[in-house]
Amino acid sequence: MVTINDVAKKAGVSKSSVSRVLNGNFEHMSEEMKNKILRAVKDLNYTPNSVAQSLKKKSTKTIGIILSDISNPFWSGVLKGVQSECMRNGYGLMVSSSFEDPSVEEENILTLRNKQVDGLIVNTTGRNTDLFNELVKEKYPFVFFDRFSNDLQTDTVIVNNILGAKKTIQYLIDQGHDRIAILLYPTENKSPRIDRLEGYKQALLENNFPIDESLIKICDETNGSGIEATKEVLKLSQRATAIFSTNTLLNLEVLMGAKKLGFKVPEDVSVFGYDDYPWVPLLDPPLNTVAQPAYEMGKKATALLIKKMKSGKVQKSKIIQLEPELMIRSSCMAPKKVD
Amino acid sequence: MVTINDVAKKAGVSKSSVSRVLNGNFEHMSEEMKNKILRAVKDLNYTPNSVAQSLKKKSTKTIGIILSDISNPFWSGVLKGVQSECMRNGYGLMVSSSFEDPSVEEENILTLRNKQVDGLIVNTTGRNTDLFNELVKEKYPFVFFDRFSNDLQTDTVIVNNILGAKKTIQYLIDQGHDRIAILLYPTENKSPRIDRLEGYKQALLENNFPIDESLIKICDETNGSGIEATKEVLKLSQRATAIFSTNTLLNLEVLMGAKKLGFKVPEDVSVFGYDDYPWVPLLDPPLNTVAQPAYEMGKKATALLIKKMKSGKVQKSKIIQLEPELMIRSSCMAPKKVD
DNA sequence: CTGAAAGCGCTAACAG
DNA sequence: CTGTTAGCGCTTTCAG
Repeated sequence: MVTINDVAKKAGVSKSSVSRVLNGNFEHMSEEMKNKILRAVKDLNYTPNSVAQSLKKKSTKTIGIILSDISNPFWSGVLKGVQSECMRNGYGLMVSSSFEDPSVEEENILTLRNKQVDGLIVNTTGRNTDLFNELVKEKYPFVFFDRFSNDLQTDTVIVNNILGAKKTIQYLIDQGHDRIAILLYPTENKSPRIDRLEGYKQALLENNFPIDESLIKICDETNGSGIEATKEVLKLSQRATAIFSTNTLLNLEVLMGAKKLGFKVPEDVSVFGYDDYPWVPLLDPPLNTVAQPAYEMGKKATALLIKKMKSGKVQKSKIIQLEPELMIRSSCMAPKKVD
Repeated sequence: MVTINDVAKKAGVSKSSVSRVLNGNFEHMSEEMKNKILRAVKDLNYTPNSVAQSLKKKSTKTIGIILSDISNPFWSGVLKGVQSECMRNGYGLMVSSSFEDPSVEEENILTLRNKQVDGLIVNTTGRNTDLFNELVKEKYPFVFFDRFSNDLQTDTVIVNNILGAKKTIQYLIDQGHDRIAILLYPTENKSPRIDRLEGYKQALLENNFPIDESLIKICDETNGSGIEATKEVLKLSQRATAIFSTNTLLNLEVLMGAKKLGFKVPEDVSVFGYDDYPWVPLLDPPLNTVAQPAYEMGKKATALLIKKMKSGKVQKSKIIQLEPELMIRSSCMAPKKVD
């Protein structure tokens, strides 16, 4: 490995001078010296060791991101946003995944902080409030995204989940549905799940519809739970005429469940899903979903974090809320007169 | 920030001793001292600064991965494999994306090497042979994956693309097809594309079928190009009765193209796609695809790299080839007697 | 304008 | 068994 000393020796100058030109502090340096150094740098193909720089400067120029589950394709889009914003600002990116396990999340945070990453973007499990509080106390910069913490007021970028749910339920009601089921994974401390349920309820209430617990299905996070739940709401004596699925995987299972029962979508039951992808229009039937601006969320979260890191001082925490969008295709229609 | 000095002071010992217990070299240390130190560590909530460790040890315990396009959901599965293998071995992970641009790839490599990551996993654009050769010269550990380089013999983990295509075409031929089109993105230097085309040709040849260039469609990487190509092969005087799509996005566009022309799949035209996902069975129609073991590929590549980094010395380069699997659903059937 | 020297936080000989 | 010392590669006063 070639070091700054090698360059200094080759150019016949001190390493301070080399450091100077590398850092752009050569306003008052003789042209000759500058050129000597630049040539040596090029000849030796030298490039400064960032680890040493980091130790000295107390900044690694890298940020960390902690995902709840890296294998969820939803992150592909947001990672692109994060990545491009990082590159634009000269930051590196470390990624890790908690797999929804709070203790793994804790481990991730500790490791990342040890590695001295300058800041964190986290899609939290919602269970490490104490740790996060400690981070704010020691002024370690981080932002939440996709999920926010009710227990902890801090910078966050999310999409408005209450609104997403509310708009879809309203859409369904406007179509004439009054038995609308909702499927979700256990809410636990996860704000999107809580909020989507909340939006569902708000829409119902505002239309003076009763809230029927038998239409609210919490599915455990195992394969097939959504299929079962679908069958259940479809077998009710007053069965659901529309199903609102709040998760990509659940979307698929609702479709499967309906099919297994011999229900046609949308003729026999309407379904409205969550999250949009290029393949959604090609499903059978083309599915209505609420689309989230994934790329933008990644980009905004990164920008917010970088801004926070730069400004040093603690500012009033900022919550950026993005808008979801209803993608209307052909998986919903007015209910047929109930049998 | 609390440093090893603080701990030493608090425990009333030298920092070497602190370092020793932290690194597990306390076999010959008095119990008392050890406990004193451990207590101080705990009291101060001390955790060693990995940047300083890295500088000293010349190892960052992190690896870098360079993806061709991070927004491709195919990586979700492989990243999970990479991630879990990293965690299991105490490695951190830096990810970046070249967006298929060789000069960005170069930049990524340089940045990552500067940051002293211990090794690289790269899904190469195939255009930086000189740089990679330099890396092997300086014994910088890296492995290719998903795509291999013909110009450069080195450790690689791929799935057998020739086989994937060959099996697909054979399947189609066995069904009675003899006008089989293939759609691909520009092969350039990218081995999977080259190999899938190769497999296509081999299967045809082995069955004594002619290779008809008008059935081989190179689509540029813009939205809709697959739709056009589909229309073209379907409008030929001797039209295709089956279409083999070699890419996730292309799969979708083939389906769209066929639909636009009023062709039913599989009644009017069979289609066989590439890459499998949970949503593929729910497409209209449920699509046959060749599935790649994404998770396993990520895991194997990481394991191979770690092994390589550990063993220090250069070993004979190893190519791990995984097997693709044909997922048979209902997008293919025997061709109707041609009109 | 340039160089010498100190030091970031840690590890690892080397003494004792 | 434990402490002293010398760096890892770089930046940044501080002199000159």
